[in-house]
Amino acid sequence: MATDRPTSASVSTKERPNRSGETETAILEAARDLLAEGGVDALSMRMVADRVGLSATAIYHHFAGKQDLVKRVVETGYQRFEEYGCEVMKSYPRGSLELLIALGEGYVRFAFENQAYFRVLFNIQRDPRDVEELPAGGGYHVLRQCVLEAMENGAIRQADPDLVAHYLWTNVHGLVTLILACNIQKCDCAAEVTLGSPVELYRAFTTFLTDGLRPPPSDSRKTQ
Amino acid sequence: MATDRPTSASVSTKERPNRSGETETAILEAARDLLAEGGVDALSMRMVADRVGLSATAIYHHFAGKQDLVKRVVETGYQRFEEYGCEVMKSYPRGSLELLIALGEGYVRFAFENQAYFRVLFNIQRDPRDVEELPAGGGYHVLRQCVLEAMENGAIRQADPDLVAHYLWTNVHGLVTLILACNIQKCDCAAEVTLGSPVELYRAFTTFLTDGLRPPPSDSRKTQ
DNA sequence: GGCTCGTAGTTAACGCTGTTAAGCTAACGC
DNA sequence: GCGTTAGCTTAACAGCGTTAACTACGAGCC
Repeated sequence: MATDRPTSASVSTKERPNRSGETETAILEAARDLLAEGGVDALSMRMVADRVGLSATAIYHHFAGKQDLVKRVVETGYQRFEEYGCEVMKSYPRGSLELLIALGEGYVRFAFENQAYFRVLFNIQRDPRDVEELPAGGGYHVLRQCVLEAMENGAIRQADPDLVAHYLWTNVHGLVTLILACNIQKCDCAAEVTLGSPVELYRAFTTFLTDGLRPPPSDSRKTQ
Repeated sequence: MATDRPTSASVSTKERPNRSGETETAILEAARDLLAEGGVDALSMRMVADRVGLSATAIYHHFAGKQDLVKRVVETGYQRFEEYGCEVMKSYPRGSLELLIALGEGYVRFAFENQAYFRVLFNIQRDPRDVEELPAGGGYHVLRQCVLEAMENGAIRQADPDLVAHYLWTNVHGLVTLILACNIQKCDCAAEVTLGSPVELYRAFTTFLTDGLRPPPSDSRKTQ
């Protein structure tokens, strides 16, 4: 079985059969693939080991346990997430409301293009002890900065920037988790209407986000 | 072991040692407790069986499997959720914006008072095949009806009622899942500010919900 | 009464899981 | 050359969901 390992082969040269770093990344990649294929339940130590060509226990020489392995995989996924956000920021003027909206759309888009990562990243079943080591770290600060600039620019109302940032975050996060959880855009509970793709749904929300639910002044009905 | 069963005791009377319904509810109650205590991972067939005083395999005479058992437990939890919503509806005038806000607050409150149920109810890892049998069924229709009435009453802007209902839903759902997932109201990523309890956070959001993020006319800065 | 049938439970077992312990081998430092 | 360590192995443990085969018992029927 060990002879199946691609990197060990029959190299009798000076180089070690497999430098630690190589095995580690091989494990991470196998774990990432399994995670993307079938979620965190599909990721078992033995399956990962099989793909890499090692015994399951070998993984414990590189990672503290399954939880640690998953965390490490997710960290790389989160980097992708941050890159995604940075990409969006290049396309819209700083301090604009449009940028805030676009960041939200990027969040939704990322979540659905990387569902497996997202599910694990924000796994609602997460161990409470991990709380402090969690996602959104860099991402949140970027969002908050954009909110601050938009506020200074007069693009959004004056308020606690953290409050606004959280508000924006909960909006997109709710959309994503709800769709992931029960496919709201096409289940019967969501009425007969088809509400379109997640991103389309988000776009349809933006009016409410920017102008609220209260009727505009022109909407001259009885004002309750 | 079987002699430990509270209901079997040494009743030699005509009545069966344990009517099917009794055992079933006993199993459901034990499962519910385990779920509430430690989430879905803490609920194992053997643990449930232990609590009821049966062997694990006995459960399979009453439920198709673990998934079925969990689903049945969650259904009862969801009933509680609906009752919660109905309670809120009694306290606010129909067709009012306040009722919509209050329904949201009820959602948040319920989620945190019944975290275990909520986590399972909206478990992001759910089997996709269960989609159609899922939550929010009655709850969504109630929400939609309230939105419709508020719209007719001129309390909120004219729009697709499903869109508005979903918007309101994603808002509260995002708040709940985000806090459950990474405790946003007190993690460092959420800046140094403490944003208060979930319900307080929701209340702080309501201005954005009703009036949007755009600055009010009085906010006379450069309007970008 | 005896027979059959269905219900509610049992034990044993299968294959899977994460994880630990003990041992082996090859390379490195001295 | 020797001791140490990294990297891996196999064996094993305890737990999991689930299945199969079996037992005990009450109800209905001839």
